[in-house]
Amino acid sequence: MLSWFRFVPRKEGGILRGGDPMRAPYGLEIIESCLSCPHREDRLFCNLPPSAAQRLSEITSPSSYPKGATLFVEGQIARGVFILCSGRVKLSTSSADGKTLIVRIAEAGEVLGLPATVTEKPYELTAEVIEPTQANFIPHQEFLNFLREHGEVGLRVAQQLGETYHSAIAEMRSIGLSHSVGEKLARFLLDLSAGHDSGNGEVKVTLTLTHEEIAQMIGSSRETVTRLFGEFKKKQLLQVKGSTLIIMNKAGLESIMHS
Amino acid sequence: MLSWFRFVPRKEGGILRGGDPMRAPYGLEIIESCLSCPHREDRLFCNLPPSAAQRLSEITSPSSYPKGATLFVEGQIARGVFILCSGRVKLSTSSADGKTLIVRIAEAGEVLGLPATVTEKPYELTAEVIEPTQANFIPHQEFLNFLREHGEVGLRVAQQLGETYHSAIAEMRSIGLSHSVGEKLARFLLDLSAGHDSGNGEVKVTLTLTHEEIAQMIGSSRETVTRLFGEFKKKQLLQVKGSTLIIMNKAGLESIMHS
DNA sequence: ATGGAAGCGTGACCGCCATCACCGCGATTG
DNA sequence: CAATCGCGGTGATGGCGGTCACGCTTCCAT
Repeated sequence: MLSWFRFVPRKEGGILRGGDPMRAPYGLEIIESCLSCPHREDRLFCNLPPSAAQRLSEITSPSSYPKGATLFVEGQIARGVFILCSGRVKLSTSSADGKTLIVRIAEAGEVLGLPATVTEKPYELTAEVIEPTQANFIPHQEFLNFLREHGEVGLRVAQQLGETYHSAIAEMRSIGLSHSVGEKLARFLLDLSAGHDSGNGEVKVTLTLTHEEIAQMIGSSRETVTRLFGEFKKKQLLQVKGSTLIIMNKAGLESIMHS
Repeated sequence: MLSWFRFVPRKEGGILRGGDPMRAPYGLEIIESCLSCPHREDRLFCNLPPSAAQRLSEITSPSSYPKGATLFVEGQIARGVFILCSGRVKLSTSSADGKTLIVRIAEAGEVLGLPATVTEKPYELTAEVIEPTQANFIPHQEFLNFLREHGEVGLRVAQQLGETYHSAIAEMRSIGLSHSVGEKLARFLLDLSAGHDSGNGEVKVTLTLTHEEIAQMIGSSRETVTRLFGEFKKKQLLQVKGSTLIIMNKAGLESIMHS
């Protein structure tokens, strides 16, 4: 284990809208370089012409962030983009009374802060590290200049944004169009297991989120999530061992999902 | 009044997911040109270098659409982008059981179908004309080629997408973080009146949506919207004369909005 | 060891609002 | 003109789920 720089975690239940500059992780910008970054060939900047790749490497600075660190805060003026090399980051927004909505969990290879940076507006979400993370940072102004100099990258950025939009709409559909919380939870679990499908009836996934966080993802309350998990277990739809979730009856969950 | 081409309206309550090609408005592509398009200087393509502007004019084709026409349908393979010159278009998504969620109402100057076109994926929303509309259409392939040839436009497209994303997040916040429908309705009305603020206490707006459509925008039911309007009237917060809405007590609505 | 915090499990309550059902009104259409 | 349809208004009902309250584990940190 590395001896991480000790970082003050985000205040629990606190309201962080309006861009509290004290929370900005300036002090963390460079702790340790991630030279062995495994996602050098991320979706956004792979196969660039040499000149562009050269310029890009000049303006990116690698950093590492411990669990609990915040990359940026909702409402804060966009400082730049973060390209995730490893780890996972929670992207959320919260209301004045402390309620939180988790929009999505970003994983390695994704680019964070892109919409706010290209539009030169405040970040619309808060990014909090939930697993030790390494990321490449590109400051706002340098990034825009880079895009202006290398027009051919603009299309890729647009495509990335289009996909982000796509998933946002999917999230909206799930929250806005379902009749019950059970439906949303079933959809969440199936989304989670998509891809991990091992072919036979059972699907195994590791569930790294707390009930509270799941509630915030589907727009519900912690207690209801707990109760629904119990209900699903009783119906033999799934099984939980520690942090491992086993979906035993995928079809059953799907039928719940379709009201 | 022009004698519009008669168009079969979208079937009420019907399920249109998966891209029913029968509904695609192919037959409407060119009805009448909008040479006097007042929004030639739209946000996305204004002040282009002459060569780009020239190329752009070669690949755009103006069309007119009557009320009820659909520009594109959710799930349909992206055919291209539509630049709205005049009129208003309802952007919605709907679930398998007929429930509909209106994501936003697009107005003149906006570009529709951009995310799906740049990512070469299906449209994520359905676009239905609610006011006679003139739009410039650019086919998918031509648009992508144009972006490749003229890299400097890519950044603008990215910015446009960033803003679209921004408003999608705002919509999600409203739907996912509020406690009551009253809260959402108050927010909707205040958003509507933003900008139309005449300085003194009262704000006047024309409300062109039915209660049903408002319900679909805030994720609620028609009856509750009706009841809430009644409640707001009784509390002297607003007043409705025909299709004109007068907000009499903006502060009151704001206090409802904040729970 | 031991206090405390974080996370899960449950019971009781009750208010919001979706849903169904029906009615009246105005506009459109044959 | 009658018939139809879209839209708004209203009552009754019932269940979902948010909220409060409390107890129980597990896991650190002192």
